Amino acid sequence: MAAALRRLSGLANLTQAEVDQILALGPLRRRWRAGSLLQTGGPQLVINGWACSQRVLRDGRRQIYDLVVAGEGIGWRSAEDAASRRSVVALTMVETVDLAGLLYEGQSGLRDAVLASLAEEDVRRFDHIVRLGRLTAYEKAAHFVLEMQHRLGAADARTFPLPLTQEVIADVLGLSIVHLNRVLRQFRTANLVEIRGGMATVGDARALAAAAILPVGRTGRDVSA
Amino acid sequence: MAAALRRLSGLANLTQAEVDQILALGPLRRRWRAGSLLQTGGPQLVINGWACSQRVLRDGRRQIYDLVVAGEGIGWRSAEDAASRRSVVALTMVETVDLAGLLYEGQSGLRDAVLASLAEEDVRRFDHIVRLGRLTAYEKAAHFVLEMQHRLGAADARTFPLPLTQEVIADVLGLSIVHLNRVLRQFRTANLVEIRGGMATVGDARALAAAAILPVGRTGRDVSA
DNA sequence: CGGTTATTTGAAATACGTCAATTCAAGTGG
DNA sequence: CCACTTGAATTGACGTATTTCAAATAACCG
Repeated sequence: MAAALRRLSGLANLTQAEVDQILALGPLRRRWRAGSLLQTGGPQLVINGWACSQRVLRDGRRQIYDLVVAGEGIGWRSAEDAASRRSVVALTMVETVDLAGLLYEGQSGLRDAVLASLAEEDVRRFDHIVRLGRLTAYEKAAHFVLEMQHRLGAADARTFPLPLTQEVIADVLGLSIVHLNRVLRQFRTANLVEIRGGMATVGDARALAAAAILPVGRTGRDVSA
Repeated sequence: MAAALRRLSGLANLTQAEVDQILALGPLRRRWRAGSLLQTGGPQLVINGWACSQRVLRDGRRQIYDLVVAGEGIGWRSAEDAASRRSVVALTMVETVDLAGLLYEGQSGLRDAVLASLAEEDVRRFDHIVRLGRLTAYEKAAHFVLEMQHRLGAADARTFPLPLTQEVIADVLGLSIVHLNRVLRQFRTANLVEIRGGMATVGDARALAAAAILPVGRTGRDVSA
């Protein structure tokens, strides 16, 4: 729950009352096992765990559209989900709470925060496209690590949680597991970053950012590529 | 103008009055030369020509996010444009009309049609992601041709306009020009489709669809990959 | 501990990119 | 109508990134 609150606070200013409101939702949570399909009959807030939105092709190839972390919403755009054949799958145990009531409520910092996270998601998708289309495997992996670090509010932290299998990361980046594994070994050898035991530990942050090519922590002010 | 009207009519039902309204916009058009950056100080409707939204990296690599054809809108989401470092560039001579007034007007079939095209764009972006991440060059090219055919309302036509250089198509698909050229030669040899002189001519439509892997003409009803 | 799943490594195949040159198509000016 | 230019399409030869296949650890979990 702490992670969810941190993510939400980074997206909009929440009053103490709103924080209490979220905490009060605790008893209503729904739990999903790792691997299960998150059937959202309406807008939900993830308060715990990791998930991903994805599409699977008939022959088994999978492309992950985006990850979902605590403090982010799912099920807010069911029409688009259906049209894009997008489904949301739990990667770890996941807890959500139903925010259907919030959708039409007059004023709500909580809703604003979730909507802000959805807007961030839209923007991130463009980075994702460039990453898939024009970056090398090495650049893709570096950019991904920085994107997650930034997203988790760990921009300055040397270490942050990243409880993802290499298979998941490979399916985000459009790479084979084996090749991703080799790239990560390069990172380890060069002391850029090490991912182990569900944790990422950044070594040479500057070199990592250089490898990522695309800027990650955007302020909306910078113009360069 | 005819192309724009056809595209719009495919997106929403337009009354005769609304068609007249669009035609009346004729005198207000702005013209852009091929290659120029479309500086949209507000929502515009493309009524003629082809453009693309793209991002260029410092080292010159380019990824095209999407094409823009007559009857589609640009400049409707300037915040997202800026955040994603997205710019719109004319690929041919382009004509647009300003629709700023329409944005806040009470009821307008024209605005509904443009908003529908923006929603289609959002959905298409997910196909784009899967295409970039998980399809082979051969599959990418086949899917792209079918997507354009569908989008131009030429689903049943053996031939339709596609005035794009191979460089542009390569930058859509995240391929090198040379490799795309070889794939297109394969298509020509196998009689799947031929692109020449700004026109695409489909030979074996069934084989082309099979090569594309991803379904294109979506009804919202089918579930399969 | 035992069984399962994830990671790691090697060797080989292949898809795709780069470099460089040639051909082709479409003006443009004489 | 014909050089001449320019940009696009095409092709060959070659290099490299990435995938595939297969097997060997290593980490996790009940």
